[in-house]
This record gives sequence, structure tokens and C-alpha cells, in this order.
Amino acid sequence: MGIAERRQREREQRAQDIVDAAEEVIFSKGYEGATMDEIADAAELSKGTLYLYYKTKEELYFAIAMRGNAILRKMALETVHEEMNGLEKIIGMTQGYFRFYEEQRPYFDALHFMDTTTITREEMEERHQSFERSEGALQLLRDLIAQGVEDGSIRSDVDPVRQALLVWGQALGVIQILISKECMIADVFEVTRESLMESFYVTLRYSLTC
Amino acid sequence: MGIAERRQREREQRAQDIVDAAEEVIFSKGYEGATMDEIADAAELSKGTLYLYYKTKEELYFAIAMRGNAILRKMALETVHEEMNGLEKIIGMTQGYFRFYEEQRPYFDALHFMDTTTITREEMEERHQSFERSEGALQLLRDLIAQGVEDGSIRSDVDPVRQALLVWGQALGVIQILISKECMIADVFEVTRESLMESFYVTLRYSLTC
DNA sequence: TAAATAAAATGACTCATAGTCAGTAAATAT
DNA sequence: ATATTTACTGACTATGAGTCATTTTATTTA
Repeated sequence: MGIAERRQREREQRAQDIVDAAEEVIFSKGYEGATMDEIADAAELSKGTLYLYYKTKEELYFAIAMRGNAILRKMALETVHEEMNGLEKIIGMTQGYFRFYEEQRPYFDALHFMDTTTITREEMEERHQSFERSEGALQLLRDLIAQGVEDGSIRSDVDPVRQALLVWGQALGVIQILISKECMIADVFEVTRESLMESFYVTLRYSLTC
Repeated sequence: MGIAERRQREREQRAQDIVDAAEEVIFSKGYEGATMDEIADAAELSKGTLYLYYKTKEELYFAIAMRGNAILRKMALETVHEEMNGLEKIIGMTQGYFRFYEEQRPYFDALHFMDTTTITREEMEERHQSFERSEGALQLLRDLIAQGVEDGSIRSDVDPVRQALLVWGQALGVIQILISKECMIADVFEVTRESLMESFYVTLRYSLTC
């Protein structure tokens, strides 16, 4: 019968509604600043109900991060076109990553929060999702690097797996520098965000060719 | 008279004793897991006294991070020798950074925590210290890059300031990948930490020469 | 040396908030 | 119509950061 299925759909819908409410509150007050009571209010549900759908506040934030991951994936991909060679595609992907950071900052923060805290208590089930997460991007990057090696746009002595980890890490690190040195980038260093990113692409080119 | 000075010394000593106790507790239970009551116990002081020396728990953790910064500075420098050319010195510095991560993980975490949270409420005074912080490393890196450009070990079209930001960020990002993908690095990707770092140095070389 | 003053330390308290659970309401099955 | 299962509720508990009136200790003054 269809009742069980409708129930299941409703349950999933409710779970999404809760995430909507959580975004509303967390994106305006920050993760620490937001309280579960406020989120419950925004969702027009009681706090207890929230906990029927998400075990902890962090797990709810994790659900937000998953949405961010989908967006990141999309943005990283839409900068990549079929006619490009491997090297250009890789640079395109990092550009997509930067755009994601600039245009979807709250989602970027959510993803980044997971990267820096999920470490301790990943209960295998979470690890599973976490696997899907940036894993997808890494797999793709690895394939693009392999493609680049084949089409000759990338030097042949790189190992696609290791290099994918490096490229992804490097891009992430540069964004983090942008964040943590935000106040000084312009004034103290007299560097613009754009010029720094531009230099990153140049650096990336050099490191993959020759 | 010397009483005021002795008092000052004692005050500073006590402040250090509190940091010692905080390290003891936080390094074993983590920042979130450690409570101010436990730290007070470890310091053989009342909780109230802790707050006479540090305004918040976070500020106390910041004091730990400052110790970490001093250690990082030392380690990044002791891998650098006078007879090296600019490029070699830069690679040496990043090696020192990695060693710091591997051998002083609790301090690395403290520094990293500051980088990812100090953003919001830096009250100019903190910003001052924060300035000294990794600033020192960046200044040094910039000078080494400039030196490398002069001695010909680094390609001449790099801008030392921007490149210093990039190198530092890239190294940080790679470490973060090591952390967040820790569980998969070995099993899934079949890559060792050492081989990844080795690839990083190679990549760094390529990106700075040619 | 004793009283007066100042500095340092205390710990019981407040307050905020994540998470729980016994009870209630709504939907479905008998 | 009644029983049963499922969904929801919100008052309650537990925990831990940060406070402050009070006490203890050190120093100055008479």
C-alpha cells in the first residue's frame, strides 16, 4: 500500500524543512550563535521534534554542509568544459572552488567546519557520507589529472591520486589564508584577492607542466 | 622598591602555571572536552582565579597557541641553513612546518583553532598578537623568496609577497588534507603521508623554478 | 607590634543551552 | 468505535562558562 511510502516522503520533507529553518537561523547568527530553540521556532516545531530527525545540533549542521557539497560539486563542474584539455579542466575546477567560496560563503563555512571537526567522532555511518562528500571532487580531480597526463597537458611524472590530493589541499589552503589574513591582505600586504588567485593559477600551471 | 617587581614576576609566573595546567588538561581531553573546573584543579587554584588571569577559556587556549607559535617558528627556522640558496631554504621551511605538525600536534591544533575562529571577535589587542603570530613566518618566507629570485634559484616573475602567501597556504592546506582524509589516505588512496609530502616538495620546486 | 589597607584568591552562584523523556495528539488499523 | 502505532510536545535535567560577594594573605602605616 502507498501509505508507508507517503509517510516516508512526508518524513523526508519534514527533515528538509528543518534544514531550511536551520539555515535561516545559522546563516544569520552563525553556528555557535544559533540555538536549537530558535531553530525549532523557525521550523514551527518543538525542540523535541528536531531531535527526532537529527541526533545533535552538529548533525543538523552536517545536513547543511551536505547541501553545500552538492552546490560545490555543481559549481566546480560548470567551470569545466568538454573541449578543454586536462590541465585547463583542473584549473577550471579550482576556479569553481574559489567561486563557491566567494558566492556561497555560509555553505563553504559549513563544509569547512565539518572538515575541521568531524575528525574525532565519525561513527562509520557518518564516515560513509563524509566519503561521498569531497571524495567526489577528489575522484574527479584525479581523473582529470590522469586525462591531462594522457593528452600531454600535464607532465608525465605526476601520480594522479597524490596530485589530486595536493591540488585540492593547496586550493583549500589558499582560501584559508584569504580568510585568516583577510584584514591584512589588502592593507598590510597590499595584495588583492583577485591577484592572489591569479597567482595561484599561474603557480598551479607551473607545478603541473614543464 | 622591589616589591612591585617581585609581584609582577609572581603574577607572570602564575599566568604561566595556569597555561601549564591548561595544556595538561586540554592536550589530553581536547579543547571542547576540557572544563575550566578541571583546569583549575590541575593548577591547584580556584576557577575564579583563572579568570583573574584570562578573560575567557578561549583566551587561555590562545596563550597555548602562542607557545605553539614560538615552537613552530623555531622548527621552521632550524631546517634552514645559511649555505642553502633561496629555493632550498623555502623548501626547508615547509619541511619544518610539516615536522611541527607531526611532532607537536596539540600545538598545531591550537594554532589552527585560532586561525579558524579568531576571525570574528578580534579586539585589535588580540589582532596585535595575531599579527606577530604567523606574520613572522610570512615575512621570513617573503624574504627567502626575494633572496631566491636574486640568487636565481627561483623564477624571476614571482611576486615575493603573493608567493609567500601562496606557499604558506598551500602547505597548510596539504596538512589539512592529511588531517581530514587521514582515515582514507592509506586505505582508500593507497598513499603514505611521506610520499604525499615528498610530492608536495617536488610540486613546490616545479612551481618556483622553470 | 597591632590596626588599617590593599592585593590575591575563593567557591557558591547565575545563566544559557544542548539534549531527554514522560505524556499528549493525530493517523491508521482492527 | 476502539486499539494501536506513529508523530509531536515542552517542561525538565545536566553541564559548564563566567561572576561576584566574601575571605585570606601580604603589605603599609602608626
